[in-house]
Amino acid sequence: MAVSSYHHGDLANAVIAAGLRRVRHRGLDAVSGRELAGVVGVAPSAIYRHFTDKDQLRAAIAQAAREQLARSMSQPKARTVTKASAYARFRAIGEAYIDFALNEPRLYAAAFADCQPSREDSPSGWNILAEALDALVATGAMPKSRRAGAEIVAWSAVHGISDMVLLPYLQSLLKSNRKHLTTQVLDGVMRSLEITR
Amino acid sequence: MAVSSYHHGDLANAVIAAGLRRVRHRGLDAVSGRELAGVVGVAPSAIYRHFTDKDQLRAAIAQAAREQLARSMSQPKARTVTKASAYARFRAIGEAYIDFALNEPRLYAAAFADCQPSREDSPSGWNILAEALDALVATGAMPKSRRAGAEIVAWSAVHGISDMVLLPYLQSLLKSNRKHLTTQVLDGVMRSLEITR
DNA sequence: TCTGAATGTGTATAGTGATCACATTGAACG
DNA sequence: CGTTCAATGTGATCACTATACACATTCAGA
Repeated sequence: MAVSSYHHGDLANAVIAAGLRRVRHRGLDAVSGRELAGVVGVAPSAIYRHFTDKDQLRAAIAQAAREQLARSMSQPKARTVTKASAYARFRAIGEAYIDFALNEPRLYAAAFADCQPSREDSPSGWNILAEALDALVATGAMPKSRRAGAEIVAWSAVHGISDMVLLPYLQSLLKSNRKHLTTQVLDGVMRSLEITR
Repeated sequence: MAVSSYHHGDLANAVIAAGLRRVRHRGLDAVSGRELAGVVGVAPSAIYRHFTDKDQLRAAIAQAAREQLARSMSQPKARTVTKASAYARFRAIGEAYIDFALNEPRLYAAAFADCQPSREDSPSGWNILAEALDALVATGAMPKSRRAGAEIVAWSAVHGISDMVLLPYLQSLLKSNRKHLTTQVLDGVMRSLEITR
């Protein structure tokens, strides 16, 4: 930490961190550059040295949220990959995704908010899913013929149910409890991709 | 139309209509009460006679967007319901949903935006889907055992892929074209619910 | 006709994103 | 060690927004 307080030292990251905190309990739309500047202890205009736009600031916060989601999804790989372990891992990833959405609804919403992702935005969550699918094929838990585009089928279903549980209108359509919804959708994915235990 | 221009006569609906126009090519976040008031030809504060909040205004616009989506989804029922016609209708509903999302992306996004739906918000789209599923069971295109909660499985998948195609980050993950994605997801739903042609 | 409720106006306040001239700093280079 | 320059932060300012409130206008019913 520098002695002088004039130059912050790591303003961009500090702003993103403050932004994430704000997002967690007020949502992405509630972040204001001015407020974040205040929290971090800097003049409002200072933020524009690190982000050209408010949209770019939002995008940076969204990316940080996506990284948290990806961390939640990263499941420990079994040392010896069996059919059963591949199945369990795949299912656990789906559950982790939905759990994240339920436990951190505003963070989840922010992760996929409508703003341009920066170039160096790695698809880590996607890769985790892809690996799990590969393992399913390798162990014979899923027919190779279903492998192509399986990420999309799986992600769509899991993202869809997460949105339904979180967005007020869609939520109003649901009757059963969340646990039951989760298993129902995940079971559906299994049949859809012909994944067997 | 009244002779006097002081009282508008149907301000609430006029504002919603103007709002929908604005949403269509700038998105829900771009609607400002002041601007809508200007378009409709009324003082900014007049809007607060009809909507307590900006959030309630947003909710009203969202509901209107949902009604448009439901209209798009409403498919003509065949006069004699056969297994084939029930299948075709179900599939057409799914395609209509995705098509709406693609053709009116901002309207679609607004439809499910994060704002409290008003009480008298009818689940028309949901009902259309439910009827189609009933027809599938009635004609033997779908096993009765899969009927419970089938709306959720179908809606999740279709909503999920729509979001993936529209939201910038998720979009960046996709490789194949939209037509292919649509059929892939819809085929997945068919397997998932054991619907046969 | 009178009266009150509904609706629209004008003005004011506070918070927002954005820009710009200017101040302060640290680091590279002589 | 001293100079210089690019990076970074400040303060003032502009245009715009949501919202509130006192007031004006209108319409509908008694």
